Amino acid sequence: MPLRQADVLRGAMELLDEVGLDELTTRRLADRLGVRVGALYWHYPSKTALLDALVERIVDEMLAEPIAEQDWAGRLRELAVRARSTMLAHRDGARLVASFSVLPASAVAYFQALVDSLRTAGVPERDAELGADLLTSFTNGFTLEEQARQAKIWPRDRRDETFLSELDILINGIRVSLLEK
Amino acid sequence: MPLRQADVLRGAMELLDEVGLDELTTRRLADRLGVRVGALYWHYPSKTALLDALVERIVDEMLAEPIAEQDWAGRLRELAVRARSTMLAHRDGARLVASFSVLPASAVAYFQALVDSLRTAGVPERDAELGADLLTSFTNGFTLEEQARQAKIWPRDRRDETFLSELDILINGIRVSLLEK
DNA sequence: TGCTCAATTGAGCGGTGTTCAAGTTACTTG
DNA sequence: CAAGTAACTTGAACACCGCTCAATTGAGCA
Repeated sequence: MPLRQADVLRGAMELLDEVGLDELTTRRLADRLGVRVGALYWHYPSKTALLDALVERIVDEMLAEPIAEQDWAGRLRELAVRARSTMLAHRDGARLVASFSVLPASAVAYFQALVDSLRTAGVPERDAELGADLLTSFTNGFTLEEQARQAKIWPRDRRDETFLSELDILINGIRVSLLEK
Repeated sequence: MPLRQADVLRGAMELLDEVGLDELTTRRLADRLGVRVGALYWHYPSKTALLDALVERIVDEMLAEPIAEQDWAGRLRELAVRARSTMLAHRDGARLVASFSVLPASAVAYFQALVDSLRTAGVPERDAELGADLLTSFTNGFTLEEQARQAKIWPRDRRDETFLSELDILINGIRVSLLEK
């Protein structure tokens, strides 16, 4: 039974979680799949394309379950918390997500969910995009640094607490700047 | 006249700005310095150490000139704007800065400048650290994404405008969450 | 059975960071 | 100034990287 593209993707994801992004090499992946390197290139045109597929799958997980009904602030909070925890669920997840070379469709959907949360609260389009971008930049920046260095210093619950505190400050900013003006 | 460590660092910085992080290889750097690769390893124990030195020098630039006297919000804004523009001033600057493996002393000083700005406005230590971390995460996340992808799409002045708008939202959050409580 | 074509192999290309014994250059000291 | 030492560089290699491609295999269908 020959290899399928999905097998390669699954193997790459498992390998990523085991050894991290720097050790995720084509040779190691081929070994794990019981195949020679060349075979990988029948399924994906390049390692970059394979990594992009990994990013897409990871970002997919952020919207895997429906967002609970709640006010705009709760939705934004939930979306940010999910983005962070999804990236943390995979070794070097944040660095990988930040490195995509083709914008994944799932990332567009995620961003749109942020924008929609603000739009339905009465925020004009342009402002909603600003808020969504602000939230995304913060979440990615925070998680990237956290996963690269802080995770070795502080326990998870302490980092959760810090993230939520900073997230609330940011959401308060959105409230006074975009909602109550 | 032999090579000095400072020559290697300067050459690396110039090469970075010319070809970018991915093409900054030990062999190219050696060529540019008129030397063989092995010689580099007398001055720096590894490429990682050299990159760390580059990060330190870049972050240094953020505090090269004194911060103008102004209120806490103005100081925070100025510090964030400087961090971004300093990273943008070097090819792949944000990615490089985000990749350090040894925390540079200059980064500690920068973070402390943020904390101090809030402390002198009456914010308690722990809250000031939260605010400083929030601002750093946002600035790094924003600039990383900007330099990796947005710079090819939007002109600089448009991106400046977006950054300043989002920065103000964030600072308003700090105001209502940490100053007016 | 023969054919087709998706899938894989094996070998190799040019590139990477790194090592180190051997050599050279520059500077200090007698 | 000569000798010796310390600073620095070389040249050649090592193990690894992503990637290519002609040749080969093997499974499913006519």
